[in-house]
Amino acid sequence: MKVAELPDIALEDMAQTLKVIAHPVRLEILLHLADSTKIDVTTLCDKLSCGCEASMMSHHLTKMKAHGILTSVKEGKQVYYQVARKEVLNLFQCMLKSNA
Amino acid sequence: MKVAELPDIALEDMAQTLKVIAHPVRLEILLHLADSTKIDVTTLCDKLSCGCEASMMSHHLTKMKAHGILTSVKEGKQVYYQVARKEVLNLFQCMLKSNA
DNA sequence: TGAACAATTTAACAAATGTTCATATATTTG
DNA sequence: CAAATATATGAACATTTGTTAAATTGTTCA
Repeated sequence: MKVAELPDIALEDMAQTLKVIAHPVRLEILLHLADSTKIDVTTLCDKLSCGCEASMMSHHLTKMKAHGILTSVKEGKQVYYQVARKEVLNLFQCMLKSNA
Repeated sequence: MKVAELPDIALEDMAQTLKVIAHPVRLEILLHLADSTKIDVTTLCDKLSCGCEASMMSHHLTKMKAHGILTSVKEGKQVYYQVARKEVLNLFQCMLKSNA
């Protein structure tokens, strides 16, 4: 499929989405959320290798939620996050050099 | 393919690349370069709908070149740019909602 | 109930990065 | 060599990042 034949792409929107995702911690968050249905802030801090404080983690999660990439559900004391726009997970495959 | 089973991904590098691409003008540049083999700065300014001055266009191209996404060849007065890392063009397909 | 604790969010700020407009540096051609 | 064209660079301005501290929301249990 030629790129020029793609349906009209809203470049502004796409750039905005990519911008939000283009951060190593946020990519790692997405990788974790890809395979687990939902996960809370503290657990994420523990599991990720980035050594992120809860406050920073919350920042990242809030940002992605604000752009519709994640959703959250509050259950008791914790807030669980999950991926709302599954298509962004394709990024991990398609950025591989082997897919050139 | 489960995301967790992907080969080790250098998240820093991936974030860096995405960051460079995450700009509406740079996305439009890539779209144009996707189907034309090479193109020079001035022609790009004319063809793109972003109304970009040559000076800014040069900035964007330089940045993408600095990150290995583009390469350039000088021929006479013009500098022609083309896509070096073809895999980034996959972004346009995989960001479509229909691929969720 | 309400004091103590736990999970998450918000606020405030300095440092680093990105964006853009104006200007400068080639390069070609008459 | 000078004028015209093509591209690159500089510097002000705006945004993003990460830190620390404080606020909010919910739970537990004496």
